[in-house]
Amino acid sequence: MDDEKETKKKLLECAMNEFSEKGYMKASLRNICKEAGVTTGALYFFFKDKENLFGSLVADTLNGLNEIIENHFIEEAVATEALAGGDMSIAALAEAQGFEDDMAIARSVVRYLFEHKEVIELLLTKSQGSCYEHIADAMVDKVEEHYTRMYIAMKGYKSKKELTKEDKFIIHWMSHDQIEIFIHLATHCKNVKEGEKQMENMMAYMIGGWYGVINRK
Amino acid sequence: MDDEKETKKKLLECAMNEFSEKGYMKASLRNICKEAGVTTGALYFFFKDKENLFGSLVADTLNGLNEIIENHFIEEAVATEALAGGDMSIAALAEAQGFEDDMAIARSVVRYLFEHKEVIELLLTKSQGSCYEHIADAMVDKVEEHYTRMYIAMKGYKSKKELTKEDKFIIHWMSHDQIEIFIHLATHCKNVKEGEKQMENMMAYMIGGWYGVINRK
Amino acid sequence: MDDEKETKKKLLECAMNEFSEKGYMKASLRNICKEAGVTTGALYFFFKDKENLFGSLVADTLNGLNEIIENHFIEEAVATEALAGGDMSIAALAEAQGFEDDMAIARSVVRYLFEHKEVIELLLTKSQGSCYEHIADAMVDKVEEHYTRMYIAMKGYKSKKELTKEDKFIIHWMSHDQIEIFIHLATHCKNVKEGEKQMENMMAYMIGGWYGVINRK
Amino acid sequence: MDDEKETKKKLLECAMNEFSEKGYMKASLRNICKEAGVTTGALYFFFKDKENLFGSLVADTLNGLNEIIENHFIEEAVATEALAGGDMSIAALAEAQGFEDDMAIARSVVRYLFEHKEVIELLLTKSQGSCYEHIADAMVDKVEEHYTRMYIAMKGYKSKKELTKEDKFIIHWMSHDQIEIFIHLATHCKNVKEGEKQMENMMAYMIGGWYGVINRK
DNA sequence: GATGAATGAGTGTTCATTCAT
DNA sequence: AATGAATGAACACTCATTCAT
Repeated sequence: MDDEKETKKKLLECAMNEFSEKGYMKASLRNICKEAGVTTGALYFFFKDKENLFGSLVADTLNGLNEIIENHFIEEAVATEALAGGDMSIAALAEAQGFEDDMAIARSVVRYLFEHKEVIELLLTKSQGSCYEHIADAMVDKVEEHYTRMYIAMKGYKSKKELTKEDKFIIHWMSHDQIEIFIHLATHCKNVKEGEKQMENMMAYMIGGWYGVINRK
Repeated sequence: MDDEKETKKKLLECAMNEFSEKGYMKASLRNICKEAGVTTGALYFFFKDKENLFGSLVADTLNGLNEIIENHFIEEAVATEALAGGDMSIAALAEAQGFEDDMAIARSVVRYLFEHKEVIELLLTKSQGSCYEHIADAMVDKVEEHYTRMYIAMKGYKSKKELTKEDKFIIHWMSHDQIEIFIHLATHCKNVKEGEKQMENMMAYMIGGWYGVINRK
Repeated sequence: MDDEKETKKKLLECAMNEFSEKGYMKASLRNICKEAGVTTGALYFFFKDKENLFGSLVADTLNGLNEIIENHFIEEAVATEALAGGDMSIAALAEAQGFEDDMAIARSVVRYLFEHKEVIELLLTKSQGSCYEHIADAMVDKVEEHYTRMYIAMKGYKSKKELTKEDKFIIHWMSHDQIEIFIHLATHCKNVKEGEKQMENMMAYMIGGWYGVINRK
Repeated sequence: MDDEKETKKKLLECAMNEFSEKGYMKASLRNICKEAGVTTGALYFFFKDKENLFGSLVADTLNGLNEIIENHFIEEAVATEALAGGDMSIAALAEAQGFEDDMAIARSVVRYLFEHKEVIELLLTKSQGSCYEHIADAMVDKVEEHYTRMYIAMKGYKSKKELTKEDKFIIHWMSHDQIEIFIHLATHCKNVKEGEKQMENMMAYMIGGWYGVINRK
């Protein structure tokens, strides 16, 4: 399982470099092979095509990420079920939400991001032109489901049906922004430690934003 | 006399379509010309090269946008100079900040976005590979200057020197997010009216976020 | 006659620069027009095509040069009729040949070259691709006629028929080299004065060469 | 096993024809491929670009030529070290210089030229626009070093410092002319035998020229 | 006299991909 | 498991030239 062939390994390594440098579209298979010291035929023995090569680089990490995101936000959703929104101060809200617990979870997400930093960056910022170019959107969708439940809970709605068009719009935005936060951390912090520290401010921003929205008259 | 020649017009029109469909990199000049019913030579009579063709599509709008952004955020900065951050409720803060006035300005930005919706989308989501690919970052930088001043005022700092690494990081994020808000509005709302309405929630989110950050202990 | 139209003048001037910089083939009419501040149509009003434009630049000078060369070498031929080759020292030969007179004529050629230096260089070193690319060969042919007579005289032949294949070959070479001398002077000396001075050594070389050939056993 | 693949061979062959016919600049890669019966991609499999294709045609021959020229002129320089110039007759000089020995060497140069006649012609008369366009000049420079030493010896100078501007000019010319002699032989004789025969007259011319210069008062 | 517009064929070069061996 | 060879379509771009106005 871990005895991946030498050549395949080298190819993946060089593909990583090429895609990271130039992005999916501008990356040249010819170049990857040259760098790896093999011919294009070898590449096509291991990988179906350009897309598949890119996929081989990111698939595992992407799956892991999807799992984590789902788990994270399921837990968060559950945790916040409790707090129907009132007019509390941010400090109070943070407490009510079990901020400390939540942070622990978010930290585990961030930790994952940095464990796979290179691939995550590839996936989120260098995939334009591949079938992964809208992957962030897919993640947004996943987050959105859970945020919808959370939003309903905080608004004190009885059912999904009470959601207005405006509710849905802002939920989508906040889901989108949650993903943007992760992307931003992964691309702007140089290691986990920094990532975790900066994340705290980012989460404060996000939570503040949520209550800004929830408490709007 | 008609200001722009038939052919040039047609060329710009077809270029708009091609770039919007495929993005800058994948767009084919050959294709644009074929669609416009002229030879490539004709295109090169009107435009220096691919970049210049793209530029002709977006330059005016971009300039206008830059102006508006600068004006918008200068005014906002001035408006908020007054309110050194305390521990107020969001409602109180919104009032203190002159939320209503600010909205008026933001609305004018949004109105501009929708007046040039097509081009704005082109510029912000289809320019990869052209010299405009980092245009959003450039706009972030502009916003960041003003947000830095605003942050200092709200934090009650005496000078820029008091800004920690974490302060700078979150300021950059919030600047980035402001631009994201505009992009999101331009790409997710179908007209000005909807844009202006959704913007109000987005601004509530943003202001909430700011105070979430400012009031963190 | 001298009131050549402004535009035509400007065009010729810019063509001169372009051809001199890039040579005939790489020169771009588009570029010439741009530099002259007119459109290609204007160029085609004055000149039939690229070749004709180049021709307009060099025709007069070329005619003058042809005249001079003919005259020069007719006179030289006549002057040397007298000296059937013996086994004299170079000094003696120079005298016998009326070296001083000859120099005077050659000087007038060189003077002409430098009066039209720019065009001469254009013609002799930048015309590849045009119909003038073998112009030097044409000049060689002219010189060759006269050198043939001179050679016959010096060898003491009774008629052209005595010329062997080897005689003809070396005559052709020496004619070729005479032209090369002029090209070399025109391209390596910065003004008439230097040209005339260096020419003296060159002629000594040439005359020495002739006698090297003539006196070979 | 056959050392060079069919296609590559064919490509080189057709390239040879195209370059010889039209010169480097006007030669069309498309045409070469069409003639060879392959697609442009095939050409680019074997050759990096147009220049490299041309280079593949001439590189070996050029290296060989450079070697020969260096060897030839080193030997010649050594051979003439002995004869500080007096006022001898050409016949005497030729003897003193060991004319016969020298001829043997020159003959070997000429033999090389004819062994690679086609390529030599390509290199010296069809390379304009490629990186080889000034190759003759480079060869002149090499010859010039040796001729400078020879000139100093014949003039009886003690050091390089005694060389005047005029000395340098004529040395450069004579170096240039030596190369011209080779070009002329390669382009005007149809085989080695003729080349070697004509070369003898050419060398007589050259040596005569040298003494014409050296013995000038 | 000159413009502005347009042609159409051409350039060298790059690409992902295929396949017999 | 991998090579070496080749395809064929595409690319952005440049050129000399033409012609109605």
